[in-house]
Formats: sequence, structure tokens, C-alpha cells
Amino acid sequence: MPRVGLTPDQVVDHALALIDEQGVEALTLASVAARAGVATPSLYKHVSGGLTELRRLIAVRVTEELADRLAEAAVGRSGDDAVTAVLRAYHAYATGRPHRYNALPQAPQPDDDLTRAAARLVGVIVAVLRGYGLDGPEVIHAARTVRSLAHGFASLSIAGAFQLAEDLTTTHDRLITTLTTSLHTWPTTTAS
Amino acid sequence: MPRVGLTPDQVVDHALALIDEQGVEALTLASVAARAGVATPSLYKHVSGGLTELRRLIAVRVTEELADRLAEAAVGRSGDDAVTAVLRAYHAYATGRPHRYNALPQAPQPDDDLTRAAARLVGVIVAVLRGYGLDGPEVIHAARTVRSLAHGFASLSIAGAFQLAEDLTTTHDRLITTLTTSLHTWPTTTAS
DNA sequence: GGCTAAGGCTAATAGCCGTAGCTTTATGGC
DNA sequence: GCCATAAAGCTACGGCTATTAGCCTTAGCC
Repeated sequence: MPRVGLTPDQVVDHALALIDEQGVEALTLASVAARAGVATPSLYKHVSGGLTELRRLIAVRVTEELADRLAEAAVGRSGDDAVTAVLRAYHAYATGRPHRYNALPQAPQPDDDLTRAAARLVGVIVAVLRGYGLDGPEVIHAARTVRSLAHGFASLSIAGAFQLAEDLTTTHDRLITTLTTSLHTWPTTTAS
Repeated sequence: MPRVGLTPDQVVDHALALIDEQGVEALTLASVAARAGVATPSLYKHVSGGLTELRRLIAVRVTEELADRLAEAAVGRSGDDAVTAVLRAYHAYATGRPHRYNALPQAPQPDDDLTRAAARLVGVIVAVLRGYGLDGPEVIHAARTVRSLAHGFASLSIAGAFQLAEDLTTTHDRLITTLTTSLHTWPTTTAS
């Protein structure tokens, strides 16, 4: 039949569109194939590892997107301003495309590609943290704290875990203040 | 054939054992039924909503367990001591039974049972935070910050997102200090 | 002792993933 | 311009899953 001319990237595109519309549990090779206008087994020509590899590719793509957003938010800013912008960008991405963000933990074991993408994301955070005079092991501990706060808040927000009436935006502001304040007095790099 | 005498609680027990051993993606009605010594459709007599309801029941159970651990950790302590103990207990539970903790987000929409269980968990945190003189809306914002940090760190730890060589225990210590420090200067309950 | 309801079963449907093997389309070398 | 080859599509199939329908047997109660 007529060649569609798929590429692995296009398969991921279709998968992400499907996830955005119907959630991560709707991701199935059959529905991706239908959307791509192709029979299910044909996908294996482009994503040889099947569903597992597709999920891996999705995680890589989403991590790269997120890293891009954080990098954009950080450019031209420093200190508290940069941290605030990065955290807001993180939350905006996660809540703007919640299903996509939820696809992140569906990846199998972290592999080289995913590690590379995550490293870029961490790199943005580390760069911002250097504005506080942090380096050595302490910048890593601080970056992990930043990621924990950002991911925890995003993940719980998406899951609907914050059910009380209090304004979520205020919570986010408090959370950002918590972080920036703590970064100013972060243990300077001495002992391990 | 001979009655096994299953109850919904026992079905959840078997499901959790299976998750602990083989991970959350191995949770299938077929394998739970096999472990319970029963044919797959028989499970519907106890868990009428099928797999979806089983996942819901699992989330409720795990949330209750976690709330129990946090409550135990908090008893007899107050202030920084209590916050530290609660955060350590949270992380110990999550990393001690990682697959079980990962089963948490598999729940469908939060329903009454899950909301009740989560409310107890939040109640423990709120009680601890009152030791800092917080109340009104601010105690909620603070509790959300605590949950975000605890969940984010636990979730990323389990996922293997912290790949660098720096000691995770040190990161956790920094994170706890960040939190306690920030709680001491938390905005007192005035405006919204 | 018999009725009822609960808890088990088998059978069947529908959907999914993944493999095998065939066919067609492009493409590149001659 | 033609032909060989590899890539990209297809159909057919096997095996797993959830879920529903309908039957049978057990346990318990009046």
C-alpha cells in the first residue's frame, strides 16, 4: 500500500498527541497505529522495542521539552529571580500538559538517552544555583532538593491531591520562598 | 469447589504481596487470582469493579499504612524533632516498599475512601505543624509544602532519578533542614 | 429439611502485544 | 532504463488480558 513515510520521531508525536487527549493509560500501539494510518505491526519497523521502547522514547522527549522550558525561563535571570522563574516554568509545563507529565514515570530503567536528557535538565538547575555561590557536592544536594520540590508539587497537583479550598498559587509562592530562603543560607562547600 | 473464603481485604493483601515482589506493572487480576487460589472471574465477587476498583483499594490501603507510619513517628515529639521524624518515616516507607509506594498514583479519581485516608495523613502533618504556631490557611500551605518535598524526594529516589555519586542521606538531611528552617519563619496567619 | 444467597466455576467475547512471513515500494548501481 | 536489494508496509496468528453471562455448589438460617 502507499508508504506513509513514518519516522520514530513521528511515532512519538502521534503517541504524545494521543496521551495529551486521552491520558497515559490510553497509550496503546493499536491506537498510535490507527492515528498514524498504519497497521499495528508496522510500528515495529520504526520502534523495534514495541511499547516498552515507545514509552522510553516518550520519556526522553518529555524530559527534553521540560529541560527546554526551564532553560528558557532561566535565561537572562539570576538568583531568586531565576529560581522563581524556573519553578514557575516547571509547574506551568506539568499542569499545562498533565498527561504528558504523567507519562514520565512510565519509562523503563533509565538508559543513556534518558540520562542525557535528565542531565541537561539538572544542568539548568545547577547553573541557576551557582548564582548562590554553591558548588561541589552541595550544589548537587541543592539541585536534588529543587527537583524534589518541583516534582512533588507538580505531581501532587496533577493527581488532585490538594483538595482543600486554599489557593494553590499561594502554596506555590510559599514553596518558592521556602526554597530561595534556604538557598541563601545553604551550607557552603566544606565537608562532604 | 471448596470455598476459599476470600474477603476484599484478603484480595488486596494478595495484590500487595504481588506488587512488592514483582512491581506494579505485574498487577493483573489473573495473577492475583492465581495467588489466591481462585479462577480470575471469581475475584469479581469480592471486587466488583474489577481491576480499577482493586487499584483504588490498594491506594487506600497504602495511604492508610503511610499515615500510620507518620503518626507513629510523630508521637511524643514536637517541632523540628517531629518534622524530622515524619520525613524520615515517609522516606523509609517509600524506599522500603518502593513498588507499593509506586502503586499510589495508579488509583483512579480520588473518591471518598481515598480522600478520607489522605485526610488522616494530612492531619498528622498539620498536627506537627501546629507546633510552629501555624494555623488557618497557612498551615495548609505549609502542609502542602511538606507533602511536596516528601513525595518528590521519595518518588525521584525510587525512580532512580538521582544518579550522581553524592550521598542521598546527606541530601535528605539538607532537605529536612530546608524545611524546618523555613517553618520557623513561616508567614504567620494574617492575610489570605 | 429445605430455601436462599453468596462464592465458586466454565465458557465466551473482545482487545491488546508481539512474531512470522509475505508483498510492495523506493532506491541505487550498473 | 533496468534490476537487485532493503526498507516499509501488510495479513495471519498465538497468547495473554479483562470482563460478562450463566451455571452449580456450598453454607447458613428459618
